[in-house]
Amino acid sequence: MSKNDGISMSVIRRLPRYYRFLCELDERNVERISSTKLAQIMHSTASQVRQDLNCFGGFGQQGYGYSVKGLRDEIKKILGLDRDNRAILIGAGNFGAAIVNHLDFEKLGFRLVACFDNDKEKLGAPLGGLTVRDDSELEGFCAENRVDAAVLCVPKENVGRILDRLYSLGVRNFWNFSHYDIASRYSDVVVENVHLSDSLMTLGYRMNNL
Amino acid sequence: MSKNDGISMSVIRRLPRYYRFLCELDERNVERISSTKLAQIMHSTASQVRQDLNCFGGFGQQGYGYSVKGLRDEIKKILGLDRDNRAILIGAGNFGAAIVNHLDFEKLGFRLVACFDNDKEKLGAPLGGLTVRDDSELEGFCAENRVDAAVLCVPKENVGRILDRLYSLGVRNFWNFSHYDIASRYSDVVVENVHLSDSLMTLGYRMNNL
DNA sequence: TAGATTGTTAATCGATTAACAATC
DNA sequence: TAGATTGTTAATCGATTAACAATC
Repeated sequence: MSKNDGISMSVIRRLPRYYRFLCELDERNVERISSTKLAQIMHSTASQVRQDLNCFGGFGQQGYGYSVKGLRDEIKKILGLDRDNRAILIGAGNFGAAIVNHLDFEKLGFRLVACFDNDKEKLGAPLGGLTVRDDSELEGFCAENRVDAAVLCVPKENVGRILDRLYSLGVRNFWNFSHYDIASRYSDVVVENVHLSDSLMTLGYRMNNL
Repeated sequence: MSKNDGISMSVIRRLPRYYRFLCELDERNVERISSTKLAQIMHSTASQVRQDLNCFGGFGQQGYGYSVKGLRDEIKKILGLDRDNRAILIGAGNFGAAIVNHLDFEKLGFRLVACFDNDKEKLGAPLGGLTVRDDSELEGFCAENRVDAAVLCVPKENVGRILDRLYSLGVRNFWNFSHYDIASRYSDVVVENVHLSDSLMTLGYRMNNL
C-alpha cells in the first residue's frame, strides 16, 4: 500500500476516467500514448496526467510515453477492479433493480451477493441472478456471509433504521442513493453518495446561467 | 443575472445541498440558522457558508443569522427550481424508466414532455404520465415543441447518432448517463454527466485504501 | 546521437479558512 | 447598550500548471 495513501479525492475521482479511456484506446488497438495525448482525451493537461499517475508509480518511459495495456492494468489494480467486494442491495424496487441490472458489478470489483426488500410482494423475485430476500433475513444472512458493502436504494425515511442494523452487523461501506446523511450518523464509514436530484438541479442551474 | 455569473463549479455543486438541508430545517419548523450551525449540517465551515451565499447576495442579517424559509426560497430561485425546463427522455428501458419514475422532475425545475425509444415493443407504454414514442417521431416532436434538455439513457453505442440528431434539432443541454464523451463532440453544450460505474469504482478504491 | 517524453520540483492559481470591522 | 453574527478582506492551503533536468 506504500504509495497508495494520502491520495487526494480529486485524483481518486479521475482514476475511473483514466481507466475507461485506456480501455477504449486498447480496444482501438492503440499501443502507446503520451501524457499530452491522454490529457487531450481527458480534457486535462499533460502535467496533471503525469502528476496523477506518479501518485502511484512511474508507469511511463521517457521518450516513449505509456503502454496503454500496461497503464490500464496498473490502474485496474489500483482501483481494485479484480477484487471481489461482496455487496448487498437494500431496496429492490424499480430503482434498485434498475441500478443492479444496469451495471456489471463484477467488472467494477464487486459481487452482488444478496438483495433485500421489505415488500412481501417482491419476495422471491429474480434480480441480478439472485432472488429477492425478505428484509427480516438480513441478520441471518450477514451472520453467515461476509458483506463488505451495502447499496442503499430505499426511501430516505427507511434509511436510518436499516443503517443502524447494517452498522451493528459490521457493514462499514455504503453506496448511498438516498438523501439520508450517513456521515453525520457514523463517522467511521466510507460513504459514496449518488444524489441524482442534486445533479439535475445543477444541470438546471448551468443551462440557465452559463 | 448580475451576480449570478462566474460562480465556480464547487459553489454551484453545493447549492442543491444547501437547498435540501434548508428544506429539512423548515420542515422541522426551524426559523433561523447561523452560518456556524448551517456549516455543521453541511460538514463545512461558517466561512465557506457565508462565502458561498454571498456569491449571490447578502441574505443574512448581522446578529441574527439567516431566515430558513427566506434563504431556502432564495436558493430555490437561484437554482431555478420554479422553472419549467422542458426535458425529453431518450431511452425508455428499465434504467431510463427507473430514473424518470424515481425523481420528481417538477420539483427540480424540469418538466418531462416526452419519452422516446427505438424498441417497437415499448411503443405506447405508459411512463411518467406520458406514453413512450417511437424514436422516429423525435424530429416531428421537436419541430412542434420546445425541448430544453435531453436525458440520455441509451447505450453508449447509440449515443453518437442520437446526439447528432438532437444537436441539429437545437437541443444543447444534456443529462448524460452514458459513457459517451459529449463534450468532445460538441463544445457549445451544457453536459451534466452521471457516471454510476465511476462512482462505484471510487467506493471500491476508498473502502480498500482508506 | 538526437528527439521525445517522462518524473519531479517550482510557480501559479483558485478555493478554503481565518480574521475582523460593520451592524443588527 | 452588549452580544451575536454577518459580509468582506486578507491569509492559508491545496490543487493545477509550468518548467526542466533526467533518460529512454
